[in-house]
Amino acid sequence: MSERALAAPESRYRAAHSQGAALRDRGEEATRGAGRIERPEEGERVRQPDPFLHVSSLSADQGPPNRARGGERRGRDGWRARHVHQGVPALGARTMTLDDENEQIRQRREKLEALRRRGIDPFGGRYPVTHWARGLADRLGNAVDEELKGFGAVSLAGRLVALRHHGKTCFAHLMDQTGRIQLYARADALGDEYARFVDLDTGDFIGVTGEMFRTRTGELTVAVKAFTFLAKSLRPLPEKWHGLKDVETRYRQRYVDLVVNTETRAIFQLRARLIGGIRKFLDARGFLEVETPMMQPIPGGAIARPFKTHHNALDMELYLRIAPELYLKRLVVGGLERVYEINRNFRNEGVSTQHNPEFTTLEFYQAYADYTDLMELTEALFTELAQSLLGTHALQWGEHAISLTPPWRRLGFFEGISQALGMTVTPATDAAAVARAAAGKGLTPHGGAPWELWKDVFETLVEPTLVQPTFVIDFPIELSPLAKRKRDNAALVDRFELFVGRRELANAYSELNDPIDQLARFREQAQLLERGDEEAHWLDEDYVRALEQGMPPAAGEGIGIDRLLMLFANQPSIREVILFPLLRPEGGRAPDEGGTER
RNA sequence: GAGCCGUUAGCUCAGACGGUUAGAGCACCUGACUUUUAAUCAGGGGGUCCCGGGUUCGAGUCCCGGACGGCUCACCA
Repeated sequence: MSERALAAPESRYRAAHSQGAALRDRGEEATRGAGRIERPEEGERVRQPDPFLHVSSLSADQGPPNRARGGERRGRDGWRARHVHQGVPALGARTMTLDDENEQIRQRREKLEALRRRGIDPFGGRYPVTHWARGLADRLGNAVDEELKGFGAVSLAGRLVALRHHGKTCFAHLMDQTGRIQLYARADALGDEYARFVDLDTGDFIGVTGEMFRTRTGELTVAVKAFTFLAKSLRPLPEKWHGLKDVETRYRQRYVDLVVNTETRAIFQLRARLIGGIRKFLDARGFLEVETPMMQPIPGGAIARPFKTHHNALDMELYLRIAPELYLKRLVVGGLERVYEINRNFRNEGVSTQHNPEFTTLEFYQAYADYTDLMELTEALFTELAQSLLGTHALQWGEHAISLTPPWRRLGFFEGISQALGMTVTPATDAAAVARAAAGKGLTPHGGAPWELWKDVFETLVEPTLVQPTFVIDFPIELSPLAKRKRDNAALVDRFELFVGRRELANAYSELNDPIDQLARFREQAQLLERGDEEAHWLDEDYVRALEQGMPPAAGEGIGIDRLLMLFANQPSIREVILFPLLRPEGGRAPDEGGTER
């Protein structure tokens, strides 16, 4: 992640905080305390961003591929088909072997048993928290000693992430969702309990109460007066200095990654703020957020291969949606003139640094608008998000400096091709001539229809040049079965794709609302389907019926949220911005797993 | 799906040409240390070298097969 994104000015986090993109899971007491200056005696909780967001512990690049998959070994026989439903073995009902013995785990188990023998519950319960780490740092970061003395007792809960024994004292760092704070325990202050404190391991959850002071070296610290066991950690945390680097372990055990890698937390905090910012932007413009089916009998709205599933009680085939488009437009027919949905799509295709089988998109529709309106809306959305989240319109994307300041370049699809080939190309240009020119540029056109060649040329010769934000506009109709034809050129449609950093981030068009034209285009696609083109659109009769009911002119757009976040967080891999990216199971395929569905 | 690279202690990493008992730092354990902070000092324990075959007197190292991951390509957003 870039310095910009992580070590951003304070204002960025304050802005996000004021939008309420903070902690929501600590109950209403936490919510009640928002926005007020906390007084310890009021027992309020503070909601503040992680102060360590400013201190990136990972280098900006992920470095060369790492070896050391490092995670615990899992026995291959750890797989079980746990349930059998109607004779079909459940897939992926995996049981990890949790018996891997290593010295540190054994020691921790022994400590746990020792606690139980003393009548102490190692896995505690409710703990009333009065403060969070970041709140104390903000409130008392510059406080003088007298102020600290008068501040009173504080109670915090969290995970111990560092322990430094020092004679009859012990320093520790406690991490909660907002950041970390130092603890100082003394034998003379804790009495018998000091022996329990010394026995704590990094990774354990405890609750502490005590008073604030500042150490000789100036660090704000809680002098522990009492502490409570909240959860014993049986597994050691990764190394404190190098942390957890192994990419595979970071994805598989994201819980560990989140504990030890500040940057990972920052990415997902940014993700939440990004999505929150989008909602705020659209809500302010009268858009209504909706949710449409993820399981669809006819997967439509995009060109992609779907996942197939089955509903038992209804005994029907269903598909995970590849796009919400056709349902959202049904809502436009129903009079919801401005709608949007932020949700998952599923495509049964390759996995790469750019593609995860499930990915999140924003899709929105605006009646009485066309694609030119959406270009302006998109510019406004991106710049507003960048400004509020990152505090700038200037993004660092790998080696490239990208400026989001509008207006963005608009490049006609055929204009791009013409420039790339050094000849004027239009939909009417002789295909053989285009093929020759393409071959002259090192392209080997693999035959087919003219539009396939145009697409090839564009993707190979034009897209790689689109680093700065560029709207590619006016696509050939063959590539856009759901878009409205241009009034002055029936071979083209009112459509744009937004490219930033060579990647397509958005796709939008003026929606086809002529049911007769739509039906004709569906039928063309249906013929492709029959010829074995798995990616052709299916004929959705109800959708045509909806158009027959009358859909106002509208423009719609889809924006890839994961890719947008990659851009904002300067992350080269989509897996870095998805909490749990799809990976093959550890240890390979289950022996009793049936054939895969396609 | 193809190519290249990788997998060694809990974590991060070394391991020349195939040759004693596979190493380091952190983590862990024992001891010392009552304001440390990558605490320090002294001592110690910890390994299915990803899995399975093969070659060899001898394999972490070479060969073959497999698993998983990373990158690139293909498909795609």
